[in-house]
Amino acid sequence: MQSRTTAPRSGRPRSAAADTAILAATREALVELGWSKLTLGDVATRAGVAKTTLYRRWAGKNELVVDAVAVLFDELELPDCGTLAADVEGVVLQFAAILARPEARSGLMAVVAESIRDEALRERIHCSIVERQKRLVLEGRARAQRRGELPPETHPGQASRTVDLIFDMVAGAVIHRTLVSAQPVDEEWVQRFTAVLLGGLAAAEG
Amino acid sequence: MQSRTTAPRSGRPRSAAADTAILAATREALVELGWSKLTLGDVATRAGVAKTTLYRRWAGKNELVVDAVAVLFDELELPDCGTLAADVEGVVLQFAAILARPEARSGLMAVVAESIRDEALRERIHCSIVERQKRLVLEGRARAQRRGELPPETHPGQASRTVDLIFDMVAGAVIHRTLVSAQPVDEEWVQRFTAVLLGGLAAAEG
DNA sequence: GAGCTTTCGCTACGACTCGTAGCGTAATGC
DNA sequence: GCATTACGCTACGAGTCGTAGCGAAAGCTC
Repeated sequence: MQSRTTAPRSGRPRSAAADTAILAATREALVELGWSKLTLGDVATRAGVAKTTLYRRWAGKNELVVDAVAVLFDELELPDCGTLAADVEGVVLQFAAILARPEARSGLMAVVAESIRDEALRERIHCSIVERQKRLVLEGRARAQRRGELPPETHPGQASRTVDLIFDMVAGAVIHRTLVSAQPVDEEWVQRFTAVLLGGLAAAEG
Repeated sequence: MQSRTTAPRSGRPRSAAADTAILAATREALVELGWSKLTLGDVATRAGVAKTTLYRRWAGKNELVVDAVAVLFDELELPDCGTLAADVEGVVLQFAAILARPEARSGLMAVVAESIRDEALRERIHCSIVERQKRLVLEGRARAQRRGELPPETHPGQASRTVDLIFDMVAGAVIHRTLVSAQPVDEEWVQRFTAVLLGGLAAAEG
C-alpha cells in the first residue's frame, strides 16, 4: 500500500479493517459517481472513518484510486489451455472481464491520465498494475517455448523488446476496444485478434 | 463545435476570434497545468475573455478540452509511400507525434476517462477524433486493394469487423506504448509493430 | 440613422470541495 | 503506568464551480 516498508514499533497500530473498508468504499463510489465526482469526504463517510484518517494514509485521490483498482487485477492468472493460442485467448478474456467492471473503467483511465504529469504516480501504477500483467506475457512465452511453439531466445535484448511490443499490442488493443470503441470483447473478437497477433509473430520471427 | 446547426439570424454574432483564442488558451493551460489543475476561470483569463463567455459556448471542462484537442488531429493524413507497410508506418509515426505533444497527452486520456460515464461526451469524441482516425484505415485498405496488396472485399460485414480490429490494434498499441509504458514510438518499434500486424493479417486472411 | 436582437465583459454570489490544524480519546508496546 | 501512535470529530481559510444580473457593444433590418 502506501508505506509498507516502514514498520512502526510502538503506539496504536493502524486498523487493517479500515484499509479494506476504505478501498471497498472507493470502488463503490467509483461505480456510483465516477472519477470526477468522487470526493474523499464521501469515501470517508461510506467507509465509516474520518476524513483525516484518509489523508493520513494516502496522499490524495490519485494514490487512493490506484490502490483500490489494483486489487481487481489480483485475479489475473495464466490458464494452461494446452496451446499458446488458447492461453492468449484466456488471458485476453480475463483482462477484458476486469475492464468490463465499472469501477475499473472509471478509475483506470483517469489515474493513467493523471500519471502523465506525476512520475511517482506512474511508478505506483507500474508496480501495482502494469508489472503484474507483464508477468503473464513472460510466463506465457516461457511456457510456449517449453512446448516448442516458440523458438528459444536469440538475443536477450531483442527478446525483451519483443515482450514489450506484445504487451503493448495486447493490453492496448483490449483497452482501446473496451474504453474508446466501447464495444464488447467477445469470443469472436478475441479469436480474430489472437490469430492476427500470433500469425504476425510467427511471420516476423521466422 | 458546440451548436453549428442552429444559425441565429439577427443580433451580434459570436466572435470567431474568441473561439480560437479560447481553444489555444486551453491547450496552453493543458501543457502548463495538466487536466486536473486546469480551471475554466484560468482559461478565460489566458484567452482574454470573461468566464461567462466560456460557459455560454461550452457545457463544461470536458467538452472544451475535446474541442481543443481535436484540432491537433487535423494534420493526420495518409501518406502515399508506395507500399502498404510504408503507409502504415507513416501513419503510426504521425499518430505518435501527436501523442507526444503534452497538450494531447494530458487531455486525451482524461476526456476518454470522463466519456465512460457520459454518453454525449463519448459521441463527441467519436465524431471529432476517433472517426477521423478510422477514416485513414479505410483509405489505406482501399489503396492497398488497388495496388493488389490486399484481396478485395469478401463479405461486407466481415470486412467492417476487420477494420474495427485493425483500428483497435493500431491506435491501442500506440496509445499504450506512449501513455502507459511511457516509452518512445521510434522507427524501430514502428517497423516491428507493422511487421507483426501485416504479417498477422496476411496469415489470417490467406 | 432608429430599433431590435444577441453577445460580451464585469461583478457578485451561494454552494461545494479541498487539505490542514487542533483537540480529546482509544489502543498498543515497554 | 507511561510514552507513542492512531483515531474521530470539529472548524477553518482557500479555491473552484456555475449562475444571475447589469450595462455596453456589435451586428442585422427597415
